[in-house]
Amino acid sequence: MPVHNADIAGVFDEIADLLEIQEANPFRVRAYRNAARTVENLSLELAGAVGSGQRLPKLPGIGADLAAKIEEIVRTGTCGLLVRLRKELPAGVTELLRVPGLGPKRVKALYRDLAVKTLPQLLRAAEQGRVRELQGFGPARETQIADAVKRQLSKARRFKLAVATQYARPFADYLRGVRGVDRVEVAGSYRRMRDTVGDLDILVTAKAAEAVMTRFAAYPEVAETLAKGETRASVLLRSGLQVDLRVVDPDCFGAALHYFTGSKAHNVAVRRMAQRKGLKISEYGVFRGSRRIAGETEESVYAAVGLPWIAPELREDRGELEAAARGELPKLVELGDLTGDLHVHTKASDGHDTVRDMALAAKAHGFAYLAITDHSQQQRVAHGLDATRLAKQIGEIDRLNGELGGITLLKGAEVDILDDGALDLPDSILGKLDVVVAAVHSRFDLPRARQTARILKALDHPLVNVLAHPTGRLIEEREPYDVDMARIVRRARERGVLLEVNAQPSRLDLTDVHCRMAKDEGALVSLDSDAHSVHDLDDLRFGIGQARRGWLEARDVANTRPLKELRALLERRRAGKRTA
DNA sequence: GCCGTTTTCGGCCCGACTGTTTTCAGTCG
Repeated sequence: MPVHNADIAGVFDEIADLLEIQEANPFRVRAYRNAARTVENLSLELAGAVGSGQRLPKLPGIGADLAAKIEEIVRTGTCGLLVRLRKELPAGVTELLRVPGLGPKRVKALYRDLAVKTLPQLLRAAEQGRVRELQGFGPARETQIADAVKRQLSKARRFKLAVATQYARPFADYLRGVRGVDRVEVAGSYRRMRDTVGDLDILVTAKAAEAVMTRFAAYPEVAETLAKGETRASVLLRSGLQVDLRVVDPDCFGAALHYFTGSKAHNVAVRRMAQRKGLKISEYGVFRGSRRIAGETEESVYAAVGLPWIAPELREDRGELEAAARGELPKLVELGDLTGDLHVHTKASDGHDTVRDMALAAKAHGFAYLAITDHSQQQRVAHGLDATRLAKQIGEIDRLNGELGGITLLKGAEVDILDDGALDLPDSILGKLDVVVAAVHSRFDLPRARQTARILKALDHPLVNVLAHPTGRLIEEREPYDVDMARIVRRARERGVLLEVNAQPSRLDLTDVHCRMAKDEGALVSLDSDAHSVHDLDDLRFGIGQARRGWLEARDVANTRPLKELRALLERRRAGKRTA
């Protein structure tokens, strides 16, 4: 049973939860939480490093003790401290901490005085009116807890970025229309382009805060007002999405935007830097003593601690502060850098539009080329193409290329990687294509060794140019298949195969962490829409978000190059030469 | 439990909001 970084992070998080309920030293708790975030965000697979007998690299917030615990978790799957803590506290009690409004103190009281250990037990106790009797609780809290538990038991907690966008834009526009409102920015994980968003954080500058708060709560989609103060408010939309509003002075807009954008880990690290310089940073600005020295813009906040402005997508405390201090921040790839798209579908398989329509849409996007990559024959439900139909499409593309101006169509296919790693179409037809995109669409359940070997074999096939959606995850729907990404990334680099950043909102695969892994390894990526209609080309911005979160620059993304250079790259692969 | 241009001990980010507290603790972001 392989131990992933996420598993290690999970053990540390659970230890932190249990220690918290035991009211251990809060800084010790924080140490475990920090370590969990560090491990989770790491592009290096720790299990691999430990397994091969390497010494763990020095990681921030992980000293001798936690390093030893990581090795223990990799070897045994768990850790002695966790086992002991689980004996001291009832299993599952940590899930109570996930209920908004419940922290360690209240959870401890619930479990000690009411023997409440699970969410259903908590709901029952609240409905029976037993919770209000406890010290520090009351009728209002009891109702709030019951509602929160019901939500917790029924609702998914995070929204895909693309879904959150559909709520964020109209709400922000509504607020812009409120009298007296000047600036409106959606901050938080939305601004950082995280693949999922837990809630929306909206920041507003306005003359009369009071009026804004009232109009905010009156937004037609609001189901419930969770909190409402003078400058802060929270509402729950009917969709279940929570939206937080903060009204600030223009003078401290930059400080507030920085604070509200997060991530929390990034903010904490920046404040710590400020503290060392004798400064204090809050959402109201940067202060020396009681004097505000910066805060009108984000640039001024960073400048106060001696740093250049850092793009929101990088603000995860994954080394961006150190890079900024060294003047080595990446020049992140932008949507406008893309010169084309190497993965789209048409009516021939499961797309909605014709080859011609897709070509015109790509041209309208300013692209110089577009690869048509319909599914291969194994994908029956998607009307995948066999060699005969694909040959016919090749002819169609040749004709269109003679006819259309300003855009070049590349002949391609998204070929299934079969169970044994072979491809779903014969080389005789694949050899006639400009670009072969290979993908796993079946047998997601293979054990790690076989799944990895299957994909490595496909990477070794000399005609394969791109590995599509390399982990196969569907956000909030399907876990990634169990593969050794470190080996796949390395092999892709050795073979000159591009790793895809699939921009479909449900995929975003490679993830940000894997983008970083690819960059560190020197593997090139291809940032593709996987469009099934002309509208889906707009999804590329979400892929760009992941790429930027993974520190990718234009030079790390193959399809930022002029067509001529890209063609050379694709053909060099097929000539069997390794890329640098 | 980590960490070091106030260092090997003594710190560890900061402020708003809620409910129950009768002056503030707990929680959240």
